[in-house]
Amino acid sequence: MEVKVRYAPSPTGLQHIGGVRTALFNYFFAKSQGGKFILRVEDTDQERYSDESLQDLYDTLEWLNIKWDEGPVVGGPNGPYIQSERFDLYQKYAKQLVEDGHAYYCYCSSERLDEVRKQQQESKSSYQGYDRHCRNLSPEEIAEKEKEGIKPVIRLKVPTEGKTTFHDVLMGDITRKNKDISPDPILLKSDGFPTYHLANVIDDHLMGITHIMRAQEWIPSGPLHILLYKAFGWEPPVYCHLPMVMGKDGKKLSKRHGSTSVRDFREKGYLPEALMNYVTLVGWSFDSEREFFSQEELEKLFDITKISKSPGIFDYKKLDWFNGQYIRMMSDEDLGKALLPYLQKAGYVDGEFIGDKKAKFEELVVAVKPRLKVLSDIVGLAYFLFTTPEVAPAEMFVAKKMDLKSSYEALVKDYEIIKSNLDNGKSFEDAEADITQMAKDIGVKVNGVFTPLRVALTSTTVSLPMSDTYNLLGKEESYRRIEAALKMLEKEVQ
RNA sequence: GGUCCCUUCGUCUAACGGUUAGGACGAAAGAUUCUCAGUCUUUAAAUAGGGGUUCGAUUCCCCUAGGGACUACCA
Repeated sequence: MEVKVRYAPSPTGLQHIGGVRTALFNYFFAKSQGGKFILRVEDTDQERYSDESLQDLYDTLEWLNIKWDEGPVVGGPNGPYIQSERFDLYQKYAKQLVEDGHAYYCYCSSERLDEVRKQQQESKSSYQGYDRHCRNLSPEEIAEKEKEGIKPVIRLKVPTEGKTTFHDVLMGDITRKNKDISPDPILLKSDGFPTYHLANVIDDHLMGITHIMRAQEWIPSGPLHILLYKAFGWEPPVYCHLPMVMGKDGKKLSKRHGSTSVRDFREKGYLPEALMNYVTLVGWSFDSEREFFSQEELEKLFDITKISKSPGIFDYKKLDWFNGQYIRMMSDEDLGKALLPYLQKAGYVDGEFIGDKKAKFEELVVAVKPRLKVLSDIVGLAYFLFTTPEVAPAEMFVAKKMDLKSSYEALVKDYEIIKSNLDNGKSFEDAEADITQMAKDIGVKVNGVFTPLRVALTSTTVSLPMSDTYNLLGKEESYRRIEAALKMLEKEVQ
């Protein structure tokens, strides 16, 4: 039988790392089995739905290069794939459940429900949940409620005796006493939309889903879904509950841990390949050695039995490392293309680099490549080049074991050496060698004579190597900055 | 509170009864070096605790402890 899995997010927010991890596992499992990956939009929550979220879902999957075999936009034999477009279907099945005696109409107001809940909490009752008030309403009572114009919900009649078991590929059998299952959960809301429980069971069945891979937070409602399959007389699919993705404190990953939306990561300059590779490794591993995988490899190698059971903490630092590795694997040309939008956004450039500027940009890319963790790091690294920073405060020119006076004198000598080398047709690299020698001659650490130069040229204490900096800036601008620094320091020294 | 799930270095994980418990990130140290990176080398770092089963337990079973999830007309 062909494997068919689905990713079924609800468009109520930006795509989250945890959600995307679920999508990836489903996708890789389907591909590795020669099966199909279906996308289904669960937009049954009218309150929280947003168009932006739906668009973000599409953008995210496109960015990650995850294509669905059936779903919105592409269509398929079991459509529509957007639940709000399947509205009538849920009505039909919910009513059938009522007719068959597996479900019932409930007319309780949300005020009454709130009150019941409040009392249960205050009395610390061991029983939590709906009190099944409407479970055994007489036809007369129902008729009366209908006359009052109350829009009912439909609730599932959960058995109060016995127990329900479902099998999970990773966890084994999970059993729950029926009395512990959520008491008569709502299947169809009063606005006529289904809840997750109803919609997912109907759609998974109708769409021929063979394996459900979803986060472990769904485990408690597993038995409930089995009850639903039984009520419909359908065969449940295979379950595989995925370990959750947590933040550093061991709690469900959320915004207070840092970025959680894929869009955030994308904007900061994480590469889709790196994010995909790392995210796949949270809760899954191939063997004891290998951890770099391309998408194509994962599509072949992914093995559902190697998914771990315990939750994994999302390690931002390891993601950074992966991203740096992937950046270093890029060609200079591709990296340049990827970097350009960040320079544009920073207002450093408008349009493309052409002619001389293109050559300079290529130099910049090469210099910056080993230093980038995320693409947006280019902004800080190239600041000195695309803006004219103010001359730095005097203290910044002073390296360890140096003082203001000796730093000033060092810069004077630096400048003399640079000028004399360049005037004699030598390169800046030659000048660097002479500066190094000069430091030795005067018995100062090499760092002590380069720091004033660095700060003069970049106004920062951390920068690209001096030869790159000089070459990028050009002779004229470099001289101008050195002279400006000298002028300022001269005053300070007096 | 109730129910269910989980438990190997700080983190992600490997070892499907027999290993000096392996790798990676991070950390620390060193080398390279004009700063920062990068690269290379090295070091520290774990089987939650207690009982069993077994010739032998990280691995199987039980208990305890800790953590997490769920407990909505949200998914």
